[in-house]
Formats: sequence, C-alpha cells, structure tokens
Amino acid sequence: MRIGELAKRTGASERSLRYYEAQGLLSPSRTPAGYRIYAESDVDVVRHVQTLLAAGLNTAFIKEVLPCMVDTGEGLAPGCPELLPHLQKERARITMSIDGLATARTLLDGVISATPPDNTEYEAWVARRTG
DNA sequence: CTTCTCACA
DNA sequence: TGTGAGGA
Repeated sequence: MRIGELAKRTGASERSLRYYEAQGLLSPSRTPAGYRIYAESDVDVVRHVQTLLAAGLNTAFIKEVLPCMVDTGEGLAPGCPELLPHLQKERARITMSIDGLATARTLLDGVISATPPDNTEYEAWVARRTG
C-alpha cells in the first residue's frame, strides 16, 4: 500500500510516516517512480511506534526495542527479557522529569502567592475587580 | 488525484 | 510537525 492508505489506516500523518522512515523505524520499498510501498505488517509497526511514542520514548530508543516488542492483542509486551532493564530505566527518566516539573510548580506557586513589599497597585487592582 | 522533496513569518 | 511550492 502507499503512504496515503497507511496514513488513513493508522491515523498517523503522511508527514509522520516519512519522519519514522527517516528515523529508521520503517523502511518501505519504492516503486520505479519513487513512491513508498508499505507492507501489510507496517500497519502494526506504526501502531507500536505510536504506542511507544505516547509512552514517552524517543525514536532512537524505539528503534532499538521495536524488534523485541510483541503484540498481545491488547497492547505491547516485552518480547525479550533483557528489555526490562531498559524499559525501567526509561520509567525512571520519566519520574525524574515529573519531579522536576513538580518543583517548578512549587516555585511558581510561591511567586504567585507572595505578597509584594509595596502592594498599593496590586491591592487597587484587586479592589477594582472584587468591587 | 496522489506522492515526492525541500524549505520555513 | 504542519504547510506550501514545484514537479512527476
């Protein structure tokens, strides 16, 4: 099938499909005219890529683990045992990221609730809109 | 009409 | 990642 059909069947944009290819996640053959020809199995590959991308993994990591992933009908499962450590490492990375955002939010909360030394303008504004 | 590459107010 | 140009 050509890129248009694969896009329709997976919900991925043609743009994304070409991007996945550039990242080595897909390697469609070409017609003499240069049109990309995808295999039926690529539909699943694209779905897996979308799942992993949504799970916060980058294309480089996906490229490594994709061949070890197996479809369970429900979702994806680790096809190789030596995959778990890497997956857990990714999980840890996401946790770090969340912690960073949490402290950022706490800091911002502090700024939002802080009382300015000279609050005349601030209070005038509050008074104006609270009536 | 569909796809391709390349470039970017 | 979207979008549009310019071509096949």
